[in-house]
Amino acid sequence: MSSVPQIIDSSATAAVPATRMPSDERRVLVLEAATAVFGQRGYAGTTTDQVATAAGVSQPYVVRMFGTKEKLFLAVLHRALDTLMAAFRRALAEESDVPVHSRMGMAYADLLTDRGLLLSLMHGFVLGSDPEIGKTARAGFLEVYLFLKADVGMTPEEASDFLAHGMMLNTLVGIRMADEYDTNPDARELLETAMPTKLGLLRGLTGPDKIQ
Amino acid sequence: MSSVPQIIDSSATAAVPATRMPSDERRVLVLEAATAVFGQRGYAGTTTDQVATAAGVSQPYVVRMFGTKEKLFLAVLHRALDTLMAAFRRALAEESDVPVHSRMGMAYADLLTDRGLLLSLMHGFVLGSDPEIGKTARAGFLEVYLFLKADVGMTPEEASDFLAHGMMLNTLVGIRMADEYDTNPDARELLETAMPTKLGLLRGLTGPDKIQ
DNA sequence: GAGATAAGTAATCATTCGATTACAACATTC
DNA sequence: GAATGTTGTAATCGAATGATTACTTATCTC
Repeated sequence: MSSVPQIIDSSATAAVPATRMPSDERRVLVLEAATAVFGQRGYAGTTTDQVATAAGVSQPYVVRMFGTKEKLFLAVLHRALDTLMAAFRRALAEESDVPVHSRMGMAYADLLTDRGLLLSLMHGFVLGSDPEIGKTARAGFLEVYLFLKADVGMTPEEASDFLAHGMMLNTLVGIRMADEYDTNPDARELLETAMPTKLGLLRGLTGPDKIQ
Repeated sequence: MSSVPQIIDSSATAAVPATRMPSDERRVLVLEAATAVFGQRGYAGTTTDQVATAAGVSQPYVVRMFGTKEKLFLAVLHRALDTLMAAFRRALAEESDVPVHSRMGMAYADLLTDRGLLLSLMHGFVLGSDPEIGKTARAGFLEVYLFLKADVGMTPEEASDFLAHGMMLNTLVGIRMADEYDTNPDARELLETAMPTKLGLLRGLTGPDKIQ
């Protein structure tokens, strides 16, 4: 009957983890989940618990895996930039009758299928005042610009215009203009003008994921 | 000697407010301060206390004046859109030898002097998933698109391209590319390509306000 | 100049959130 | 099959933050 001095807490039950997995694999899943959530809610608007839930793990695990929320966001940005550059390099190497500029544009639009990737980048771009995020964002943006000039062979004007249309696409996605496609003829015209080829891709992405 | 039941607290001293002012005027000051802070840190990344400090008033006053932080941000977005449309209408009405497209572009770039205005808009644009913010952002974006077509006389392609370059400018500002102008030749080339005329404006804005 | 109204603050509260700590259980190696 | 490292969780904590409450004081009106 004497109270056994249990070390700290006896009621620890530790719910069964979903499935065990090498940390490298889990890391990828968490990064993908984080990309989707950060893309939708932005850096400050996202909680580590939302990321954890989306990834199917516990909140402390997410934090321990990346150290801090900021480091997690930086990892998301780096993954996004790596994915982007890989897609561009693939499109450049590919043999095709399609002009290389168009191939680049299509490769960019195809990144829409990686949920939140372009929007996470965009959130990073508009947070340039943050020392760490800004550094990564500027370096990534310039890397793409240089690639377009040096590897693709664009002039500065062509590269700048290409990037401008990329920012436009990001904005149209972020603002969810496709939500108005069916009901607003102006939205429809704008979408069909700004992204004539890949509209189907964008429209397929809207609807089911209106999380908030 | 009997303890006088003071209502709740006797030590209220109420520091002297900076200066008294009609609430309409104060409202404008708070909106301008909020625009600057939201532009730099985004919606979720901004605290009502940061806005209050920037405006020189107390945090509760900011909240009571606008009801909630979200309503404050929506007011910032509406003010930004009103300012933008007014600038466009002025540029359109103005007599000049400069082609109307260029005048619109210059009017847009001139908005850089209203600190945080374009970036607050941009933060709103990428938060389209939020029900209230998204609604306002889409309506504002489409209002501009329609103005460019109906009043300025642009084709859908011209209007879309114009908006694309606007998004590019917003991004270059948000990412603080001008911070690298002096040290990175590629950043310099990109800035001079993307915004040849109004570069001075942008550069004048960097440096002193690296708040964080 | 008294009363009413408008403009403002200090104090404080309930939540939320990132981070830390203390464990638990599976897998690997010897 | 014990020791050990790896993968994971529950509980909890302190700081931050939006909002509320209770006052205070300047200004306007009659």
